[in-house]
Amino acid sequence: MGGGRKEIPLAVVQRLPHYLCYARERKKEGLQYVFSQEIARDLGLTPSTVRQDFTHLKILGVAKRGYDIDGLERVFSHALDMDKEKRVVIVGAGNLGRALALHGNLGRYDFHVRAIVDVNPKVIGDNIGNLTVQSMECLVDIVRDERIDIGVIAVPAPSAQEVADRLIMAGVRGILNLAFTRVITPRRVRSVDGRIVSSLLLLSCTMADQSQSM
Amino acid sequence: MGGGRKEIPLAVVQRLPHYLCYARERKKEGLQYVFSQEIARDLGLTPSTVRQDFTHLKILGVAKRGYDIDGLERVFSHALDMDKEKRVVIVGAGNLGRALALHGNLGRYDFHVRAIVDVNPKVIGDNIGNLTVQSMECLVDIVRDERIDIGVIAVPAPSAQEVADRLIMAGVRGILNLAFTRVITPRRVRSVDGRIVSSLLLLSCTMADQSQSM
DNA sequence: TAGATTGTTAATCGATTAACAATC
DNA sequence: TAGATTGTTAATCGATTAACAATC
Repeated sequence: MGGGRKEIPLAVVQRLPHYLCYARERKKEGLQYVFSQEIARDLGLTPSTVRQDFTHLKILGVAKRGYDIDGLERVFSHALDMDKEKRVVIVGAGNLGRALALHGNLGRYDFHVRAIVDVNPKVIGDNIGNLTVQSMECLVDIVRDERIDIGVIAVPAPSAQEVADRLIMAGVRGILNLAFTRVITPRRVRSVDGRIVSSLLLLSCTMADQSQSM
Repeated sequence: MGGGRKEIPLAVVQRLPHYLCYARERKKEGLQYVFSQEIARDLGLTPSTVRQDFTHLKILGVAKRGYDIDGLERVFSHALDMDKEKRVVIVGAGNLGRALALHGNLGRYDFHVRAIVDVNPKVIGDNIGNLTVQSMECLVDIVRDERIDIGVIAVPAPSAQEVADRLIMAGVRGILNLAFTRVITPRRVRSVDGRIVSSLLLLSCTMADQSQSM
């Protein structure tokens, strides 16, 4: 008696953000239907994979017409739990925290940044968009009062674990760690690393592979 | 007659940055040896996977003593091509670009940020660390003269593809796209997305899974 | 020595791809 | 209708885990 959506394979879930983003792009172009073949080409998959994925998501298309883009967007959003609004606090009002608060486009994906905090007295009180930087001391109250779900770590690496511990204590359910280090969380608090350095390393390493095969 | 390192499975390569980071952490603690079991516990893997990965990397340990941490660091660095210095240009001198240039710790992984450019005349001439923001017009010259390998896109989503095109024209071999959208590159130019929104979506989605199973 | 850990082979698992009948 | 595309089943592929002899 599973929860229904639970059975979607991990590999499919990981492709969901790309599918969603793609559906929105094509929709903006005014398109109404897409073929699995087009999706595959544009996202670097095979048509088989796309159709197989859609089967898991119970998405139905029409032969020779393809898949309804509005429908796709709806299913992807739902599968990604975007129906529920997610409340976010950003820890760290440096460049990274500001970038995310101002240009992160988080609203487009139903993430609501409710507060931004920092330890540095010099930046407390700064206005960032329509938020005011608050003291780190307020974190517990903020998480409780604003019913925060997710904490984003946007502080230098050495403080990352301490921030994570405080977020966990404060009661968040998930952590996005943008610091360039690993943080340890208890099992009940999910944590995802957005480590830019990892991406760069993988990039440079596959670039090397490429030059080898030429 | 393969290039030697080429045969490492993708799954292993993707774990390399984590292994490397972990080795450095333990080294800083003054540790000299680790067991596959410890690594597995701390990185969320099984000891089997760790030992299997090490076999691919031709890493040898000693029964009952474990793996030499200095040796590990050396192998991981080498496998990630960190021997070669990688030259980077950052496009976009907004908060995100600044954050990366100032606090990205890229030097620790042999990435050298040689230049940062922007279209906005207001920020051209700004000093960021020991770099001065240059005009976007200079991109081609910079890539050629500084022998840039990698371009980092740190501009708002709507300009991302245009920036990618200019980087490709200028001759970079790899692109790290930090904009919140997808960019299209020809096959010869590798591209990796650092999309924070994707991470957030996956995080919130697995959080939901968690609450279901409680 | 006894017990623990490695390195590697074999078994399992899951994800991708191929193939094809059903459908438009 | 003929040709193209879907939905799904079966085959392939690759990655993870289990198991165990060799080693310390």
